[in-house]
Amino acid sequence: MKIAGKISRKDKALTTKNKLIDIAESLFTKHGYDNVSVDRIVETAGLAKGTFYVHFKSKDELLISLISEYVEAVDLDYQEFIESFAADVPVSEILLALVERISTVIKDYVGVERMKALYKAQLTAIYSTGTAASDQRLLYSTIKGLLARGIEKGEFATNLALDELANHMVLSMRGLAYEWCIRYPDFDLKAQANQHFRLFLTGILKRHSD
Amino acid sequence: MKIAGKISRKDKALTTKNKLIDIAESLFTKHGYDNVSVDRIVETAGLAKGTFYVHFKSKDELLISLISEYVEAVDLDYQEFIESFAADVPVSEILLALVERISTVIKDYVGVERMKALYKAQLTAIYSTGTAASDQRLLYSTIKGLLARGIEKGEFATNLALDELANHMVLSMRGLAYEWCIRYPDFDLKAQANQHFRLFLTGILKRHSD
DNA sequence: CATAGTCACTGACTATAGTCACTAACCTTA
DNA sequence: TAAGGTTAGTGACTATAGTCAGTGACTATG
Repeated sequence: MKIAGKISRKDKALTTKNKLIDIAESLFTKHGYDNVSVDRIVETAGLAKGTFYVHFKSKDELLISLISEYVEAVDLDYQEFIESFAADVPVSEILLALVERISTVIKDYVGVERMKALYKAQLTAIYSTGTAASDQRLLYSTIKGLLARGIEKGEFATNLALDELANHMVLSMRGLAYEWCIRYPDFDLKAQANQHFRLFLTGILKRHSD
Repeated sequence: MKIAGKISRKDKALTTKNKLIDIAESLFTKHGYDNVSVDRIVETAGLAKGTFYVHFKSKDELLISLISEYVEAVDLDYQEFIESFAADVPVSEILLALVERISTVIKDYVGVERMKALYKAQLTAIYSTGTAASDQRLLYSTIKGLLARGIEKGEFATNLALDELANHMVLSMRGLAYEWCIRYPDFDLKAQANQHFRLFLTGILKRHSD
């Protein structure tokens, strides 16, 4: 039973976990993920190494949770961003603007280092709902909503389910970001993403009306 | 100077390197990349650990060179595959068939384990022409040729340069493969790749002639 | 052919992620 | 409130990638 004025075991654990998260985040930001060892994190926190593994399954898992947290906040921003457009703006234009915004966030706010670390971590992690799904879920439904609007307005036509279509978009964005990571700095994410999604919109098959 | 009947230092080095490659390959195949340590490779080869690093910059580099070798062979097969189609087969159909073949190769011949390891290695490697570029070069020009044929035949229309267009295709394929890796086994690479490239062909914008 | 230099090879060493048996403080319940 | 259980926290340990100063056999050159 929790007693007022006395910190419970659970609260203490949470405090410890948050301490680790805060310290890790600042160290990662200052020195880069690969240059910060778990030893260093726990040393800075004044804790034993084992404590780290009480709270996180791995160093990668910590990173994923750090970034996921951030991504969640950013995804909310995307939602707002979309809603800020006037109703008469073509949905395809909004989609391209969204893609540009995502590119900017990845490029300028997350950065290569963290993106690389994230992708590596995702590849290492055992697939669970917490991995690929959760850090994209909000963006995913945002895009789904946008596509629905495009179809509703008679702007888009597709024989795929909205789920599937949104999936392809998210997958493409990730593919672009991955490419950016491995070709950095010789790959202009914003420009390439724009081109890529334009392709998605128009296709390359010659149109009968052309 | 090389003396007949006597192995030169260079030849000996090459023999050692090939020995390491052969042993590593068989161990990787038998136990998986992550379950084979460099220690084990050199122990099996009867060499010192340092020797490994004389010949390879890292364990990842060895894997990349192993897979690149394989990919080069497979890319030749893709080229032949494309040439095997009759001239009157629509290029879009050939493209989809190629995508299916690539999916099958990745899925059944390379396998998740190796793909994951490859992508991780690519993310770790410092970007050089040898990394992302070389292991896709043949496929890249194959696709480029295919697209050129499509345009020539009046089947495709695009305002992008062929280079760029081919790049987007390869990038998409990689994005799909990446997604497959992190969602394995809940992601049907072949089906998703087909859907994805159909999108590329047709786009989602409503056509005027519809 | 002697001498200096090169280079494949060595293995002990470092750095680092992750494990696990253990401790002690807290919590539940009889 | 005493006893037994639970769990945050510990730190020495393992496993493994990668390093580096050193060695000696081969090789080029005078």
